[in-house]
Amino acid sequence: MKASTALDDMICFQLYAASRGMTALYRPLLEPHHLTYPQYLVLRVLWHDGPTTVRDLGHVLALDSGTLSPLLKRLATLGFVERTRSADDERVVIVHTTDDGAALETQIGDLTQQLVCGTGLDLDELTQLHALLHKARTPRKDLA
Amino acid sequence: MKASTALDDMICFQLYAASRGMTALYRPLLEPHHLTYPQYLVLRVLWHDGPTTVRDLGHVLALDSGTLSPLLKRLATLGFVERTRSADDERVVIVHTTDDGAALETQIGDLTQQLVCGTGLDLDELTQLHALLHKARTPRKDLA
DNA sequence: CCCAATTCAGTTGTGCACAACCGAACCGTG
DNA sequence: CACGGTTCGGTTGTGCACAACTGAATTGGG
Repeated sequence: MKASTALDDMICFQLYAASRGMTALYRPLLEPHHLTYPQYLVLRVLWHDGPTTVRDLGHVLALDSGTLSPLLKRLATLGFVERTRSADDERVVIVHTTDDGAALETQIGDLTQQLVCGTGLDLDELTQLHALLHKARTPRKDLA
Repeated sequence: MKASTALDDMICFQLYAASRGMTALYRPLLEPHHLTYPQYLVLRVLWHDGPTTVRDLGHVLALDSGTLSPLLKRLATLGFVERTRSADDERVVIVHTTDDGAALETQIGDLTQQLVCGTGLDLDELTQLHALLHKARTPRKDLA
């Protein structure tokens, strides 16, 4: 549709468009549960790791408190998570799922099948893509 | 840092994080020109294709008018683009760069070198990544 | 013990994304 | 010409992202 002008920009644009496209694939699957894609990511961390501090959520998801604080407030309003102050350190807020939030894990089930199909890639290609993205993302830590 | 729970989500999260990481690499390079990354993408299209309708910008960038309208207004406020109604069809708005906007193309120069280094990938890997992203993104058209 | 530096979550302000909707301009057919 | 349907750009409302900042809690050095 559009001729390439420079490789770097094509890569970055593809990454940018692919990311939005992927969340667009999730949207209709998450909407019935009133979840957005970033909210779903937070829940995945909580399902996998159990109660987690806001700080650790930020590290795992590479998001800062300016993004997470209102997002967690919305998840709390939905009744999927609760926030409690740590007894050890009053600055720390520990986020944990409610019963409803935990129940979502089984209700949502495996979006895997539907989404892998949505990408049009086979498993080998997905594995390759994963490796490249991981490698591309790793060196960022040195800059942060 | 965090064990994988399912391939699909890791792919989607990697894509999501890599996209944000990439725009973070652009940010300090574009900030001196008061540009954001999406604004830079719009300018690239205009530099490459010349005067373009809002509709065509939306098709090329996969963005709708709800995103482009205010973005173009900000680019116009910065003095980099102007909008004119088409004489043939009064509904159509044609976007074109001003002299300042056109001059930016040479001022910004090649971000290529700096950014390819920022990714930590070599050229082969970038080419491979580009191909996978393109393939993953193509089938979306059927769904839209 | 005291205080300067640091850590932590939260708030504010700006700018995307995107759904839903709007009104003007065009188009086709009768 | 009239009019139903479509196309186009724009607006509104919600929810991320992120920089910059705030203030409370903690920590370490003197």
